Amino acid sequence: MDKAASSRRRNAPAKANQSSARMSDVAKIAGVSAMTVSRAIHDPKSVTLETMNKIQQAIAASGYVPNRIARSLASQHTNIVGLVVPSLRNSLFAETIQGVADILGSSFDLLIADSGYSLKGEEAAVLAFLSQRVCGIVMHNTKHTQRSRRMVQNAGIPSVETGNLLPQPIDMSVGFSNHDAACAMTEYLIGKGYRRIGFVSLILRDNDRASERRRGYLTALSRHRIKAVDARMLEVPPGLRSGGMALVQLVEGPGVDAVFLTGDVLATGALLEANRRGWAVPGRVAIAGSDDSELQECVNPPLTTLRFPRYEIGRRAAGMLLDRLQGRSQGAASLDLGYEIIERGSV
Amino acid sequence: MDKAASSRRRNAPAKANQSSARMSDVAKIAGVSAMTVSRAIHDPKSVTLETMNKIQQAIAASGYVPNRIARSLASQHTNIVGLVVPSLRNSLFAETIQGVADILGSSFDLLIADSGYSLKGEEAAVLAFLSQRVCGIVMHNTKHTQRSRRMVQNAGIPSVETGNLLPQPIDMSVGFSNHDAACAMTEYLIGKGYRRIGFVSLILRDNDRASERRRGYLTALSRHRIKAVDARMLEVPPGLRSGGMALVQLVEGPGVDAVFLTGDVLATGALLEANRRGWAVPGRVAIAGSDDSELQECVNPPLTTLRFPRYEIGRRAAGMLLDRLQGRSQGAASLDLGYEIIERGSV
DNA sequence: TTGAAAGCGCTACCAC
DNA sequence: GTGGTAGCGCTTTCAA
Repeated sequence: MDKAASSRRRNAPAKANQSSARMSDVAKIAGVSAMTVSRAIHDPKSVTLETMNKIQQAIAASGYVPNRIARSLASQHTNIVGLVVPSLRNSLFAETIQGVADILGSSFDLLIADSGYSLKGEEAAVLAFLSQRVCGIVMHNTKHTQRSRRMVQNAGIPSVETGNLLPQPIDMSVGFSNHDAACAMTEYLIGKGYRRIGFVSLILRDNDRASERRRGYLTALSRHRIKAVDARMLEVPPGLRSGGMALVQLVEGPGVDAVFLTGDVLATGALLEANRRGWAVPGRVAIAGSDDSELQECVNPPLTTLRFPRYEIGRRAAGMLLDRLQGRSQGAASLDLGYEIIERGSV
Repeated sequence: MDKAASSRRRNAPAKANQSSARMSDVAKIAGVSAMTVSRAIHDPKSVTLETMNKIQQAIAASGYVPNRIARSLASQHTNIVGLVVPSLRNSLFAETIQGVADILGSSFDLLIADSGYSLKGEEAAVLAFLSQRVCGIVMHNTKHTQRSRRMVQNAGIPSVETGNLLPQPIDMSVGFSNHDAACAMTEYLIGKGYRRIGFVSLILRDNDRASERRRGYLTALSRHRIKAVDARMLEVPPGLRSGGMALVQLVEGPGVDAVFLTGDVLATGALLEANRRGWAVPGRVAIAGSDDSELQECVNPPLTTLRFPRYEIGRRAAGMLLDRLQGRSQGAASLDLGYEIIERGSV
């Protein structure tokens, strides 16, 4: 065992915690000062080749792992980005998470928390992030508690809200208009001749995305002088089966000729249920979904859906954050990445 | 603006970064020492009610957000757990991630990195985590570079490997035997009378899970004196379509009476492709999958699959970590959470 | 190119 | 129950 790693730690705890060598240990081995080691690590060309070699050997010999905690405290900034999502197991958010992670790469670490779809949960995550002194924050939500907003603003760090685009972001935002997208899809259905159009979404409470989509649906109806019928609008829990049940309820209850199911895999569940019952799609009922994925394309008939650039949203969000952190941009910015209607066979 | 928050910061940067008050600011406002503020925050009952009230007011007045960086440096431990997964957008790993997050709750923060399915990627993540001085590590993988293993061992922190159970974990492990599960499913197919059984998995290279499953398939065949046929074993990329193509290749090529597709949504893709072609399942071909989810249950016919307790694995992994961190347990431990064969209509 | 000194904001430790 | 002192391991700043 190398002596540099063993002859230290003023108050070595009883447990056999072989915590790593410190920078000063490396310096001692290399015969230089700690400052020089620091420079060698963070600005290699500020050090002679010879010094560099000695230091690299010393690092290898001692198994030194730089201590970012100390670095952060001394330099007064971290390389940690905080990300809050409503849920970690939802594949839609997962796309965005991956987008963020891919852009942050190896130069930033990613602290992730889920809000459990609650504003209070988001607030708790934000507080934890600020406590860790993250250098930037991404929130997959544009609705927040007042305290969350205030904390993020006062923290003096860049933030990006993703998802439903709102007029007054805290700082930067990337996303699309759920209202416009849902309105467009509803008008698409109307254009195809459907008039008795059902609308299914997740529970609206605390869910700005679902609320906005319902609003878009209503906008489209009203534009075309179609009366909104309460019985044709459902709020349901997430899940395939849930979508299937909603479809059956709308078809066998109020009677609809088309259903637009937004959120999660509701539409896919509806289509699979129609398959199971032998209902012609379209014919007995047309089905439109949102949140396109490979699955929507592989079912029979393939689903007509809205597509949102979720992965790209993550990438752009992280990109905007980095631009600010690295001084390539300043000030607020809002980016609308839009939506697409993917026309397939279910309408 | 409160003066405590404005009359400080020796070298205030030019940019309008309103970084937060320090503990000593709070102490000054409350008329106590910094130590007392520290105690009030972390051990409320060690302080009189009166002192507590003054401090809470001071915190509110100054907008103080505790600095965990400083706390970590001084106390020599963090409340950050590191988690490496092969991918963030894969819903299977997402289950485990959510399980970990749910157990860590609000007392620990979660640093997440994806390895991009590469051992070198995992190594980079591990190094970053150790640099952040995480207090524990969870790795969704049981195959590592030698350097990864060594670093984790030397870090002197608890670690949990999840997924494919191996005889020599670094520290603790939770998961199941991919070999046994795949072997059991193959024997199940054999028991149903199938003899020309195809096997489809993701690319084996660097993927211990896929390799182990292939090995399990071969074990089952050999136990029943069935000759393994290379042409019946496929390695394919992930994805629904990929599964569909594999099915077609095996049915129209070497000719099989059953196919066992392991990994991701391969089996679902195969079933949907069979639907599209009007192939009877079973009949023309039986299909067995792995990684059960609601989707497998909603397709037609519902898929017979292996089920792994992925969410529970995350919970138990985090639980074991916490038990160690909070002194409720010591030493290595390995937990086999097993698998289930879910019998449905596709075999 | 290198080094010495002085903190970063907090907690461990000991005294009161 | 409370406070003073001395660091935690690094970087900033300035001097050599």
